[in-house]
Amino acid sequence: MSQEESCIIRHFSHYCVLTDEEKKLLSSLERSPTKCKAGQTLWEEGDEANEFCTLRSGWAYSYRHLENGNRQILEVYLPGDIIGLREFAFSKRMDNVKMIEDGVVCHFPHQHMLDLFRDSLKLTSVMFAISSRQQALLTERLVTLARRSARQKLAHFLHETFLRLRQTNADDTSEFRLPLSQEQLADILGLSPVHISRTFTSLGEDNLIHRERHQIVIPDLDALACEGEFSDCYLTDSMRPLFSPYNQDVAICED
Amino acid sequence: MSQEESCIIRHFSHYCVLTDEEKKLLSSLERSPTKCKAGQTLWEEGDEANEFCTLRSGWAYSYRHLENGNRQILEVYLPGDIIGLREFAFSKRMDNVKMIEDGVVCHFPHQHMLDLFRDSLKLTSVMFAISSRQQALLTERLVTLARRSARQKLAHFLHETFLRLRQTNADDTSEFRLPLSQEQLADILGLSPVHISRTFTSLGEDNLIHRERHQIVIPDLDALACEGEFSDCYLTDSMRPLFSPYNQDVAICED
DNA sequence: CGGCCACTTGAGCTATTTCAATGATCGTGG
DNA sequence: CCACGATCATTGAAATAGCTCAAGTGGCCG
Repeated sequence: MSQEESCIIRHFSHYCVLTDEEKKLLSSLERSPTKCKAGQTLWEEGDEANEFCTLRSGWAYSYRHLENGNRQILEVYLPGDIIGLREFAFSKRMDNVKMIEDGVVCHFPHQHMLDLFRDSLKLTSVMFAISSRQQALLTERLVTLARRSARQKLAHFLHETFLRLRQTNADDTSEFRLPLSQEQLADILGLSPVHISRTFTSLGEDNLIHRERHQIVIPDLDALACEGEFSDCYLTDSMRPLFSPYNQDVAICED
Repeated sequence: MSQEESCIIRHFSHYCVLTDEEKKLLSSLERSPTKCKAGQTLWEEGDEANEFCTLRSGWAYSYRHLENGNRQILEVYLPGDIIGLREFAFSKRMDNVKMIEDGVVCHFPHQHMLDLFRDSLKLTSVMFAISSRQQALLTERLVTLARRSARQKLAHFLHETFLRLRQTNADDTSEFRLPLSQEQLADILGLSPVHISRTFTSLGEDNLIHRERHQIVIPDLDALACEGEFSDCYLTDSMRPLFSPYNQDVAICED
């Protein structure tokens, strides 16, 4: 399997330099790629939880239904992400996962994770790091949901998504495609769809973002960061060598 | 070290039966207990992150400052909890942690976690499970913050806290001490302090909770669950054996 | 006893929601 | 290629949950 093809290896490479051995271990997580259609459900609340998915292409999201008919989107998954990490410790799925657009996912059973734990201290740590990072994303959004205005929420989310995309895609434009409907954005940010619309025009009037269908242009990234009180430390800045000198054999590069 | 004394062992025992060997490994995480005063800061945003803490007694919380002067509390830690798991993968602290009341914490360096990974597949998995559970708590609160009314937020939080306390304390009353000011509750639930007050009286009028200073009585747990749309699956229900048959040597009991 | 702090209560204000109607865009099938 | 229906986005007007400000109450500690 070429490195080009494997999102998961690219994802892990963000955290450390991988040996061929490790790449081989990892690529076993990406067997059996499956095509998924937009809107397709990967699993639902209450389903048996016994595997993870890696998202090779397309976007996906996890969400929860509330009794009043509302819906809350918990996480937006981009290519390279691992889906279902949260439920490693649980027997049942705690939320629903759906594809946003057509894409490809690879399933791997929880058992493989244990093999990983057994076979590679380094990959164990990276897995833990990835889980931590997902948690950091959640935490950041929690703060946003609790305490920020609609403008800030939207600005923050767009900024974050832009950076996440750039981290794996490495193209250097200020433009990206956002395949989310305003209803979906509303369900991410805890707002009503109509208010998303109003907020978009409001941000547009202040030249903070431009939007043409699902194409987003960010004229001034810093200005947007300021509006959304965005600080990227939870995305970038912060990864670090997990191993002390006496563990050189498994040292993680800093790059 | 007697088992009575070690919150962390009691905490881990929730997930599996531990051998003496494992208990010994774990108790190395609880060396050097330190007394902390109410209001004391354990660490601040930006500090070097190179250790975890286990909370042996007292409550603590992590929080974030916003630019507008607001504050958002992210997690409330109860005795037995591990503090700082999120930053395992990061070099800097991403939030502040403070004691709510007098208590005792034990520090252990990140390096010890790696030792744990190396020495025990079982404890590695349990650690992962604990991290997952913390994430589940965050997720649940995220939903609550995004989509529920003030009454639901408060009802949900009280219910959750009650259950968490009962899980480690195992006393079977419907009463508990809540050492949080209304300002702190406001910062947890993304509300204003005055509205916390109003919401308390509102819930009281409907006989959903009674409150005398910091003492909370829940007359009807089911009614409260209903009000807060609370489902305990993310707290209890759901832990499960992590290991397949061919890993019997490290099998986790179901109990 | 006095002062301080946390809580309560009231009144007006604001951001966001809801409801409803209109307009744009997309995919589909003729 | 066009017409149609369906979905998605916009706009306006009225309703509301929760906020802010401000004043009052009560308990607790020195």
